[in-house]
Amino acid sequence: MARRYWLMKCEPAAYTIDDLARDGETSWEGVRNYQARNFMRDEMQVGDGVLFYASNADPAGVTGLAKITRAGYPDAFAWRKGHKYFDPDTDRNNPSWYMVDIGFVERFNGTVSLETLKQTKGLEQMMVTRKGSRLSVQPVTRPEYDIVVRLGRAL
DNA sequence: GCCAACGTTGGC
DNA sequence: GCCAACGTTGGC
Repeated sequence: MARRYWLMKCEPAAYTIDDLARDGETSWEGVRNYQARNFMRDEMQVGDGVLFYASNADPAGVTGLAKITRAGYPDAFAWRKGHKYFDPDTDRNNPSWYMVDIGFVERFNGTVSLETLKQTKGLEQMMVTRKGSRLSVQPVTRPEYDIVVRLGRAL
């Protein structure tokens, strides 16, 4: 399958591109939305490109690049009682939730802000630029990915 | 911290 | 299966 591209959101209070640069690789557990789950479980492949997006940040926007280093596998945190990602309803034999691993690729010299994304020609269709788009894992097209990379490297 | 937009839940 | 109530997300 051809390489695909994604945008993944995270609040800086939880994890940043600097954390990923330090760690090299991290697991992406805790996604509790079915649409996002489906992307991780069914569509993400090792090598896919990721725009790392800081939400609830000042400014919010893309702070760097990552890549998928492990395709979808069951999110075991859902079975860890007392953990914030614990989900009493998920069955061990039929996991509700999936996660992936991502690896560090590149840290931008700043943030490609949501404002910039909204104003950039060619990104009008990007989910994240649409009002009320809360999905934390979103597909991105190759041209959109390339445009954002160019913007990020120009910072 | 506010609040609009959205997804999920649950009563009927 | 509808839809109101509720909880969460996320920009500002």
